[in-house]
Amino acid sequence: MTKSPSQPDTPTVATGTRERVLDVSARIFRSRGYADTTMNHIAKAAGIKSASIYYYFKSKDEIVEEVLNLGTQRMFKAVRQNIDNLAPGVSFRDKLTVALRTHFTLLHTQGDYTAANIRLFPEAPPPVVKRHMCVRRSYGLYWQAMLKEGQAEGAIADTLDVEIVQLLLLGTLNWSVQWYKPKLYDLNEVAASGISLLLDGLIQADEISGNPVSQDAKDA
Amino acid sequence: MTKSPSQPDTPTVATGTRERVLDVSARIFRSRGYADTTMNHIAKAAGIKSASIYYYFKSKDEIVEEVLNLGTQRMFKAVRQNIDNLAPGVSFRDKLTVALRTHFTLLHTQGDYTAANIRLFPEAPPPVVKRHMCVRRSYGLYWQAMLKEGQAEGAIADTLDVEIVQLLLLGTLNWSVQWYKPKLYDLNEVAASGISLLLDGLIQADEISGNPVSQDAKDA
DNA sequence: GTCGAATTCTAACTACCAATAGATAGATCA
DNA sequence: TGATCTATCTATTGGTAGTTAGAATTCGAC
Repeated sequence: MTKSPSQPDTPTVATGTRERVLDVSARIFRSRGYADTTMNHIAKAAGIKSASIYYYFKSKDEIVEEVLNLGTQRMFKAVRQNIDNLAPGVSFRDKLTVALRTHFTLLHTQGDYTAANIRLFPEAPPPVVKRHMCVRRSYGLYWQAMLKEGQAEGAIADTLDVEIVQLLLLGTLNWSVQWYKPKLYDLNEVAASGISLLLDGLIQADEISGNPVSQDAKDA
Repeated sequence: MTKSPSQPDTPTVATGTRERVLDVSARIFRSRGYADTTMNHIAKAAGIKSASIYYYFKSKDEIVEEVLNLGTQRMFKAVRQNIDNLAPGVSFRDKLTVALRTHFTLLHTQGDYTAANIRLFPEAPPPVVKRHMCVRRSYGLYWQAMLKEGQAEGAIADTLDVEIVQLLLLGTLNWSVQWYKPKLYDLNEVAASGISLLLDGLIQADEISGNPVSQDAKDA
């Protein structure tokens, strides 16, 4: 009674309802957050009564956890795929550019799971987040491995802690879900600005009136 | 009975209780978020009963709003103060460095209001956030004015949209409240890495094996 | 057509939360 | 000394949330 028998771990055709509940949950969680999303909101949007949701999910938290996991997994898959499709000799710089752009674009265009994931992460109950962490960690480690490649090539300073850099990089992009509105800004302009900022920095290198390099930039 | 007569709009000396309620609220909101913080949590931490809170605040949302406003105002004040204290001829680069470092440091060391502000912003009820927006906007405009100075000096590209840059810059720092843990990372290292990343970029400029500049970095 | 499983519903329960009402003890003041 | 004010309490209200139990319905297979 708890689980439909013909259900492998990859989402199959099977039950349209379960997937529909997940989809509307992601959409509502994305805009209302965890606490302000009720089972009734989800049920109404899915066209059923709230009690019926318990036929597919044990609890509200089980839905949240699945939305969280799907969000990270889809992001991971898309980034890895775009990286793997690159030509063999491509520069580290271009590789990183593709990774950043994929992550950013997916946040704002591809369904609600990725954006919901960003919003739910700090709001979801600690036990749920704790279980979700292993999925997140593998995505983070993928980025850190990429950054280490860059260090090996000499493209980025090998004095940097790749974990901190990874958190800073993705943080810049992730935070955009809090302010980016399609009506107000152009997605490509924001993406280009963000990537340019992260790769080359805000300060123009070819400056004439020289100031001595401050101590902040050169001791890490 | 609804309002104490001797209470002007600026918080007077009077009760230490009101301030204590605000302080513990900031602390609890910071860690539990908006919805999972109850009046009982706050009351217990303040050493009173939950009903007593209503002697000082009309509602839970009034507390949230004040915590939000105080968070932004303290941040604004500290940044402006540190900027104003700089020597007159200091370079734009160093100015920006001070601003970034002040913002980042305050997030993680100075009380709970600034960090709570970051967390509450997406979680608080829309009417509260809407009222808080005017305080936030003035802080954002302050940064944008500073960035425009940098453009006038030629320190940063004048093709950039200062609003987008401001959101990206502060976003990188603000996001750190989600992952920075004093036990795990060194505050100064993280600050230095973040500032270096934002000012000079991740990719090392003095590279030998030249790759052609990708189109992403140079069209914004 | 009937049977049984899959699916959805109705109705209720429990728990908890924000907010209110009204009382009380001590301080201040006239 | 009596009256008012301050600051807190106890007790309660109204509402809503997640969840459960069990009845009703749909639907594919025989």
